[in-house]
Amino acid sequence: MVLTYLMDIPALQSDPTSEADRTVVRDPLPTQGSLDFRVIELFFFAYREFTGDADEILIRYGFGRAHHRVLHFVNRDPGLTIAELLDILQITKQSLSRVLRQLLDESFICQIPGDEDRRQRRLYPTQKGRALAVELSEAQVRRIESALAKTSDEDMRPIAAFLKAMASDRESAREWFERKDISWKDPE
Amino acid sequence: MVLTYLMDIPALQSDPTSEADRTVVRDPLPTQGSLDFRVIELFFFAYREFTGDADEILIRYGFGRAHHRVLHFVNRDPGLTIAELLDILQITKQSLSRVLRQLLDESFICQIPGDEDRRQRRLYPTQKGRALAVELSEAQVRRIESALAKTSDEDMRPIAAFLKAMASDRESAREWFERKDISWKDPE
DNA sequence: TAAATAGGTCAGCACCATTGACGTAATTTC
DNA sequence: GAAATTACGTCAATGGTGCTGACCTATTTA
Repeated sequence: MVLTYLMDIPALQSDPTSEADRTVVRDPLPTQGSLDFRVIELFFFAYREFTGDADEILIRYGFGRAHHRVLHFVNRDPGLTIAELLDILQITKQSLSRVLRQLLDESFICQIPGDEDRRQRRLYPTQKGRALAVELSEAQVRRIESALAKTSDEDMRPIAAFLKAMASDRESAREWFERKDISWKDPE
Repeated sequence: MVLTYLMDIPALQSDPTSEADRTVVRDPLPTQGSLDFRVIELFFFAYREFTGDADEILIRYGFGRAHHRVLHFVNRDPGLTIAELLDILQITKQSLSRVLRQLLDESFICQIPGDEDRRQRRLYPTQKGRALAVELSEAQVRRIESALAKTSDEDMRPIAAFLKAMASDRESAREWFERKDISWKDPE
């Protein structure tokens, strides 16, 4: 009669899922039922193609998406500090370090101590880093321009407004949009 | 005089980057120069928030994005085969296996042999799997509806057209949109 | 009966992210 | 001027997601 005290402890069962929960569901979630899946799925497939363009190029350099993101923002905002970059990317410094190390070692990026605060290691692209950033962006812009080929300036407004509304929960994103004037307020 | 034959082989240098390539670049890539970065960056920040909503929920279940994607498409198209799922997700069966194994072991999904072809293991959600899929989609739909709150039916057209054009390079995506009627052709 | 197909699995590897702990140099604060 | 804070670097361990390659079973098809 040893160990009978273990018998009724649910945590020791391998799978606590009830019979009801295991019931097979055969009907699909409809495209437009109580939930509308259209934008969810369009967004998923669209973003996959969007990143795929750059991914193909990155492979040739032995890099991944993380390298791309760092290279992108360093080129868009040369002289930014590590802290600013971490804030934009929303990752930890340990995550950044490996990726940044490679970009530094291979001379796509360089570090220059801050003038006022010499603890800072401000990040700048090299010519080589600039060239790669441009190559990557060209690929993405090609897809975007192709997708927007038949879009009027008028129709561009709701598209930008939608993306901006999706993105603007986070202060760091709002601040970036403001500082870099990401808007369609007055095209000409 | 041993090993002098190694001296002029570029591949043996630790860093073949030229001095010119190493030159520091201090000017930022402008938002709207020869390349327009606005959509690129809006898309990046928007997608990060979009996936973040689901990520928070998934952590509570010990799952990641890969689990979400499998669960999503199994719920949207119950009875699909492994091959069909791989085609939609564009991954290898080895990548799928770990993730699918967990969803099966924890009874979020179940497999039923095909009626005509008994080699197939068609995938169906359980009640439990359906509940989680709905929970995840509700979070994403909340953000989307909030972002589209002030958008007219009229303005929805260009948004959908843009996303669809971005996504439709791949046959598997086009086929999905068609079969699941992902469109805004006639709202009412 | 032999070949092709649907799927499963094992092993090993790469990439990208995490937390936690510890170190160094520069700046601020008291 | 000493102490605390800040900016950044790094080491170690872990988890999730993808890959290739190889090999396996069961079933269907030729």
